[in-house]
Amino acid sequence: MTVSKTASATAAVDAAKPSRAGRKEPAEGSVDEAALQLGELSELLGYSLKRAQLRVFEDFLRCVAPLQLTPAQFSVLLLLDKNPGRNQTEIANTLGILRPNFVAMLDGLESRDLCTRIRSTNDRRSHILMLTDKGRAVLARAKKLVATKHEARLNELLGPANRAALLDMLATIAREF
Amino acid sequence: MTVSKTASATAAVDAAKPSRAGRKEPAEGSVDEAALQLGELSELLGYSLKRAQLRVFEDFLRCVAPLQLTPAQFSVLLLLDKNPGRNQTEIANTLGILRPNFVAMLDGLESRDLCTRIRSTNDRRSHILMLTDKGRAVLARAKKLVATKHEARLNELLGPANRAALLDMLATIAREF
DNA sequence: GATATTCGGTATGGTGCATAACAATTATCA
DNA sequence: TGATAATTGTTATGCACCATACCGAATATC
Repeated sequence: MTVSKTASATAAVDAAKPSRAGRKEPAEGSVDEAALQLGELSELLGYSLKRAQLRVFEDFLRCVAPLQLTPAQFSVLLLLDKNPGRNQTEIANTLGILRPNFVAMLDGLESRDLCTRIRSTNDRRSHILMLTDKGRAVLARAKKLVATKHEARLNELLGPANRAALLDMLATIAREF
Repeated sequence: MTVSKTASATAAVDAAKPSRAGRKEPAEGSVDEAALQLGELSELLGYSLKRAQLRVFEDFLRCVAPLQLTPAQFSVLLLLDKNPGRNQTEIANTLGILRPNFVAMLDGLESRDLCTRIRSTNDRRSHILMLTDKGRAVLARAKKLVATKHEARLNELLGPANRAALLDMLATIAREF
């Protein structure tokens, strides 16, 4: 598997987005003006990791804006579709969401008629979660938007092979670090 | 540049940490028990990106716990060291921190005597930021901890070449996406 | 059948992030 | 010069996310 250089590995990382949008063109006389030195910050993996994550989420929100879905909501719908008949605890645990915080989230999805809570007959404590027809329809449209607008842009930026390698390494970190 | 496989690129991602810690060994009879199907979630870059970021920050906090520094605080100290004589707006902008939110953060660092605000004589509106001696000492110790414990672990997990490729791609996303 | 555990839920607090507004100071320019 | 606009640090405020403790109902354990 080969990874082509997407940028000089030691290139000075650009300034933040606010600074990026608001800074003036570097005047000829200014030496230490404009961009600051990031120094060791550009070698700190967590720094670029967080910056990249913010950008990706930002783009996700924009791409799927017509459907008004956050990344977290999208992940819930995906999980419900692939794992029908599960209860709140199982879904929340899989996504790393604490059960108390999952309640309001489900309230939101259910009030929009995207999913339903059904009292289990086996265990009347638990709520079985199901996608509604509308939920399935919205999920289908969301998947299409994500694939054609969001992920497609990432593919374009990195190239398919790099994108796969990146995903693989991130999954490795999430799993084994 | 070559990237060795750190894991099967299409391997089903493991369950979340809570589920991971709390789930029982898969009983022989249970078919649809235990791990849920992540489905398209494992192909969603933003999902692994966020998961990996949480893990990395978690490890950072643990590694640098003796010094009681968050990733954000560490990044501020690094920037102040490499860019002496800058004011709050410049530092905050570079790090993507909004000026109002930077105030409390600086209050914390200043109350611990890690940095100082100095009224600029050129522009008496602005505060020049400087590391104190203690700030420089803490930063030096933090750098050492991060390098020998935190980043070293990542190097061990991914390998130096993969780690560099990962950093490069993340910086590319943060810069150009 | 008594006790412990699990499930969904409520309440609550901490933290990060975003916007509006303000006094002091400086820049702009008629 | 003097009126107006812009900038700097700051406060206040609200929202979203995250974490913990706790509760009643239901189930599991023994």
